[in-house]
Amino acid sequence: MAAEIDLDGLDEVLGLRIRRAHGAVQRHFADNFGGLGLTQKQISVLWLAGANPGIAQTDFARALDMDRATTMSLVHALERRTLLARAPSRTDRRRIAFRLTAEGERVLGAAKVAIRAHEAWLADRFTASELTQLRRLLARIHR
Amino acid sequence: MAAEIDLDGLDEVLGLRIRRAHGAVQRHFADNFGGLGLTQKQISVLWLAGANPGIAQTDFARALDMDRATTMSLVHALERRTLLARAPSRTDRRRIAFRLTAEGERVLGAAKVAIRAHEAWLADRFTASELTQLRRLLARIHR
DNA sequence: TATTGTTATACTCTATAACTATA
DNA sequence: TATAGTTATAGAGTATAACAATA
Repeated sequence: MAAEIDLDGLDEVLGLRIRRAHGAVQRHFADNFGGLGLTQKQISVLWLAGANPGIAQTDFARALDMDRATTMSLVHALERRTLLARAPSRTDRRRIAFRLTAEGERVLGAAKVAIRAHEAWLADRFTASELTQLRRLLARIHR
Repeated sequence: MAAEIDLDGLDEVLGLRIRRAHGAVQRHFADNFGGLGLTQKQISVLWLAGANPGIAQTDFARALDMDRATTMSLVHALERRTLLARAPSRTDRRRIAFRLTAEGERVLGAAKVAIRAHEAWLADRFTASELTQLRRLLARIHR
């Protein structure tokens, strides 16, 4: 009994298209790589810590477009699992320098494999030039 | 002290681009049209109810790509505010037919104005053909 | 005065599992 | 057996407000 629903132009609303694409991406990652026990957001934090030893919370926040309080909860969860460790900054005593633990390094390696597979699933539906175009257009949408 | 953060290719990850675009859109809507007291998702439900009197929860779920439980909480919130009303379906006693209340009609009208302004903010950074292209590409990302 | 980290709190969205009623 | 609605529950993400320590 799939009644024919009139979308009444709702499918033209770009905000909704973005929301649905986002949902689909989230769902696919959770369904296929949930076993890692890490979300894409958490992986992003580990990724940045791996490439930038000594990085501070405000750097995570800026790079990933997050509130400081949001950053805290993410960082906290990763510290609780001993993937991320902290030490006071030498140059600015307000800051805290984060780095990956040995286990964090290992887990990040596995996570990058998952991200690669997930991105392949996503990219498969586009040509190379469509992919470039999509990245370019999405990059224009920011706060 | 904006340390130069090495993104290490993280900005190439399409999933992250989509997430950040989604976040920016959410934020802009909340900041500029939060006064309505409605989220874009809630507006989508009202929108569909307005165009499809007698619509059922499963129709909302299918059209907006939601779980049934998720749909419930959305519908419930809108019923509590008497924007949406229910009546048993005549043809299938499992289903419930939803329709907008008079207040729901009025609120949806105001919400559509907000959505239009919000979409203009979003669309302003693209040419007409880029917009078409972006919609087309995003539509390919689904569950 | 501004920045960094922190805590408390709250809301939206999402989903799973188990249940009832109806088809 | 399958579908529609429901409830309980949980987790991720987001954000505001207020505060202490440091710059």
